Amino acid sequence: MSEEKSLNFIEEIIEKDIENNVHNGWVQTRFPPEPNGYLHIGHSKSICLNFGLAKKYYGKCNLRFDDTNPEKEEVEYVESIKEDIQWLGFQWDNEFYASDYFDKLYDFAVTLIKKGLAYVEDASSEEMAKLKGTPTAPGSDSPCRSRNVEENLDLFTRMKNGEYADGTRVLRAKIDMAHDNMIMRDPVIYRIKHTEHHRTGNAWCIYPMYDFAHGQSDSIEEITHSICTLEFIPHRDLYNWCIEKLEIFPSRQYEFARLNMSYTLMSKRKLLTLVNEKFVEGWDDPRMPTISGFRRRGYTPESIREFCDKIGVAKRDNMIDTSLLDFCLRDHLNQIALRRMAVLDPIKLVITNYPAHITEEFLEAENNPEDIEAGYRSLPFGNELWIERTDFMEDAPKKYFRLGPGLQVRLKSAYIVECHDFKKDEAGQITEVHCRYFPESKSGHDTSGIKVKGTIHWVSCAHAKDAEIRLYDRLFTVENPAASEEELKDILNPDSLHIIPNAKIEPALLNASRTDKFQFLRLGYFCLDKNSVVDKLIFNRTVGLKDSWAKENKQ
RNA sequence: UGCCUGAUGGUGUAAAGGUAGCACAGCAGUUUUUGGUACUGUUAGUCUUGGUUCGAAUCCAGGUCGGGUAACCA
Repeated sequence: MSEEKSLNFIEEIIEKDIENNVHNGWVQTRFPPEPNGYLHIGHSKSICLNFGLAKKYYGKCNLRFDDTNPEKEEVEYVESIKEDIQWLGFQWDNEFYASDYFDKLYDFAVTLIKKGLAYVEDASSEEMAKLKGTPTAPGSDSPCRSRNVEENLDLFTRMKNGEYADGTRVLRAKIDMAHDNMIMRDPVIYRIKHTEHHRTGNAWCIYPMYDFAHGQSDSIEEITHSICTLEFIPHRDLYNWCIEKLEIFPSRQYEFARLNMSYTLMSKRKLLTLVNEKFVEGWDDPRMPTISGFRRRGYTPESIREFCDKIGVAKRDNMIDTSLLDFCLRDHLNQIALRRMAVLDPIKLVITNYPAHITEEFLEAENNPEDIEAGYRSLPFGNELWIERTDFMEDAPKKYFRLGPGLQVRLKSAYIVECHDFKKDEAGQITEVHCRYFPESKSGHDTSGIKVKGTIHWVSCAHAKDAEIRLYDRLFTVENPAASEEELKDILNPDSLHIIPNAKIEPALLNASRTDKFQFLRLGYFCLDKNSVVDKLIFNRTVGLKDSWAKENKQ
C-alpha cells in the first residue's frame, strides 16, 4: 500500500466531474499553441498537464494550433512544435488547427448577428478605445451598435468578400458597454486582414480573434476541460458567453499559474528577439530555454517530465529555482550516462618508473557504476598522461585530495601514483608533473595496501584525441529577466558560452553518437552537438556535476 | 482606480476543522577507485487583525501585500 499522491486542483475538478457523471465521465483536453515561435520549458508544463490528464483519466488530448493570426504564424513553427511534443514523449489523438474551423466560425458569427448579438463597427481602433471607457467609467455605445440585422449581415458578407481594407471595419459582439470586465465591452470578434495564411492561403481576408476562435474550437472538439494560464481568467466570461449564446458544447475553462524559472525568460516575443538579433545561435541554441535548446544541450525528456511533475500545478504565481531542473536532470543522467574521461585544461603527468618496454597497456573501465549491464570498456594507459591542471598544486592545503609534491592519488581505473617532481615554465605555469606509480596497485587487483584520499581522471597522451568542448552558463545575469527594466542585451551573461577548442578525450569517445549521454568523470554530463563531425568533435556540457570541493574552496 | 486572482520555511508544493508534511536548496556527517552517486541527521514556514469553535493554515469579516486585466495579439 503506497500513500496516494495528493491531487492538484484541476485533478480535483476532474474527479468531481467524473463522480457527477459530467459528459458521462469523459475527459478531453487539448494543447493549443500558436505557431508563432518555438516551444519553451514553460510550455512543457502545459503539455505534461494536458497530455498527462488525458492519459490519467483515459481520455484524449488533441494538438490544436491556434492559428488565427496569419501575420505571425509560420509552417516552420508548426513543424518544430510537433517535433518537440513528440520528443517530450507525448502523442496527440488528433492534429487540428483553428483554421480548420474558419467556415464554422464564420457561421457562428452569422448566427450571432442574426440573434442581434453582433454588429459591424466602422470606427477605427482608436475611436473604439475612446468609447470603451475606463475601468472606473462605463463605456458608451457606438453609433454602429444600433444597426439592424440585415445591414450587419450585408456588411459582414462584404467584409468577407474583401470589399474593405484592413482596419476599416470589425465585427463586434454586442454585450455590455458598461460591463465591469473590460473584455465584455463589445469585444472585437472578427477583423479584416488581407494576409495569406499558412494553411488557408488566400481563402479568407477576415480572421476571428482569439476569443471567438479558442472557445468555439474547444467546443467543436468537445473539449471537456480547457486548461490555460492565469492571464486568461478575464476571458472566461466571454468564453462562457459565446458558448451560451451559440448553444454549443459547454467546454469549461480552468486556469493555472504558468511556470516561471529563475534566470530564465519565457516570453516567446523576447526569445524571438534573442534569435533575430543574433544574441544566440538560433531557437535551439543550447542556452535557450526552448525545448529544442534543451534537447540540443543534452537534457532528456524524462528529466523534463519529472521536473514538471515535481513543480506541481496551482494558481499562485511561482518562481522555480533552476536547481530543481538541474536536480531532475542529474538524477536521470546519473542513471544512464556512459562514464568517459576527458581533460579540459591539460598538463602532462609523466610516470618516471613506468617500464620502458611497455608501449601500451589496456585497462578495463566500467561504463556506468550505477548500471552493471552497461559493461566495461578498454582504456589505454601509458607513461605519459594528460591530467587536469586543477588536479595539481605546488602548495596544497590540508584538505586537498589531489596531486602535489609528495602526494598520492589514484588514477581512475588505473594505478596509484606519487608525485616526486614537477616542472614550471618562465611564467610559473606548471608544465609537467612527475610521478612514480605502484605496479601492484592496479585497479581491481590492488595488493599494495596503499590508501589514498583522492582519485583523478586522465587520458593517455599517446591515445588522446582532440575535441571542442562547449561550456554553458546561465544566459541572464538577473534572477527575473522578464521583470527587468534593462534592455535584453544588458542583462545577458557575457560568459554564457565558454569554448574549449582542444580538450583531450579518451579514444572510446570517437564512436559517440548523437543520442549518447556521457558523464565525463568529475566534470559533468556531456553530449555530442548537432554540428559535430568526425574530423571535429564537439561536445556540449549539459550540466556540471555537483561540486562540493568548489563550494568548500570558495570559503 | 474598477474588476478578477492569490498569499504555508530561501524555492516549490501538501494537509478538505484535529500532530504543519514532502521535494529542491542550505548545513553537518557516513560510505565511496568520480570531492559524483547512495545513505543519515539537521536548520527553517501558515501575511495581519478580529470573529466562529473544545480545536483554525483551513470557515467568516476587515486590512496588508503580490499578480493579472483595460490589443483589429494569443
